Amino acid sequence: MKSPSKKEADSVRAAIAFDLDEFLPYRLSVTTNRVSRLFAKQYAAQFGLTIPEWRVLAVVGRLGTCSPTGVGEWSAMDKVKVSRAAAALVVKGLLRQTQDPNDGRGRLLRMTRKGVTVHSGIVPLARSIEATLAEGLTKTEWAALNKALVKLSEHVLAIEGPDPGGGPD
Amino acid sequence: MKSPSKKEADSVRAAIAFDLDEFLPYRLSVTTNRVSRLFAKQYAAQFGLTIPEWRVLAVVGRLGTCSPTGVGEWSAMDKVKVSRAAAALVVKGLLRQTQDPNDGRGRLLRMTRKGVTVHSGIVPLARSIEATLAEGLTKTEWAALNKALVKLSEHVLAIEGPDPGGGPD
DNA sequence: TGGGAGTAGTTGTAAATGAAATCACCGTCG
DNA sequence: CGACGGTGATTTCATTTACAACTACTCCCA
Repeated sequence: MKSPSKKEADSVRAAIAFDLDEFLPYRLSVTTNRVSRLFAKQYAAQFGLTIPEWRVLAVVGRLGTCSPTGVGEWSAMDKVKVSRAAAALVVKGLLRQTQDPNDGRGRLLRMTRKGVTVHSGIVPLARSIEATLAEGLTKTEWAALNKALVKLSEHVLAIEGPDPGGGPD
Repeated sequence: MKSPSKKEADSVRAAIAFDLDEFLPYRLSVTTNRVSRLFAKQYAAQFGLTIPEWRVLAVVGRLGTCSPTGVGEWSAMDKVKVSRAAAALVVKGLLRQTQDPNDGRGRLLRMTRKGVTVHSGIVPLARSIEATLAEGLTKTEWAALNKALVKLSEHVLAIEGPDPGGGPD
């Protein structure tokens, strides 16, 4: 994140000098994009999954059986994205979707045996990439980053009102 | 970022218990999305600008005159996004695009008077939203967050190789 | 001097996204 | 009962985005 160019630096205006580089939302965005790309590449290469798909699988793996809405709440994805990712996972044979016997509108998502296999294969991959990331920071920095992200995220939520859930991947 | 639902928690499997909630890339993504949404909403409401547009304007405002490529380097956007955002800003009358006299392929971007006005109006807005964000964290946490993001971002870059530049807005 | 390799920027196209509309169903109040 | 507001999930559609050609030009070396 250094000054990218040779002779451009000297045309800088002292004026209202706004430096994108020191602007938190920008930096957050750049970092997230890089990290997401790293994971997306690995998930796609090794398991043929997109990030939304992996997230849905992770939640269902975590909860055992749950509704698309439940997945959305746990994964901070909007229901459209959950619906599509779940459909894709069903096509891939990793998830089974059934009627909720207690509510005719509801669906229930469960992993198939194949889903369990893939899930238990991808969890170590996720952890291992995360570990690689963690190597770039000290333990203290890592912990601080996590804590700050949670606080910030909740603060924004408080300012803005509940979020629609979506977002890029 | 708490357990969202009542009776789902008890169906948790001890098994491979992977908790998305404690997974850094996920948290990074959620936080970034919330923050981006907050800014996008304000920029759109008050100035009719998208985030890529605002970024291009910020860089040109910072550098005075520069090439689309230069903007891309400073703003971490790919050239397509820069090209389109610049075109939109030209249409809106905030930027003027000319031929680079020294290179027939190159273009030069400069702000119009109107561009300067908008830029100097939007910078305080950006800073003020950032200040609102900062209220959610202590000064120390804020600084740690910034530092960790830069380190992490550069670490990923080192692992992955140079990035294509794009990303969500 | 002319041709191939490379760079700047734009455009075309296919996929991903999100908002709003839609469908199917629940629960309740009249 | 049976109509009405509300909720779960999917679908549709306009927009955004990324990837890949493409155009136009420069640079370098035979």
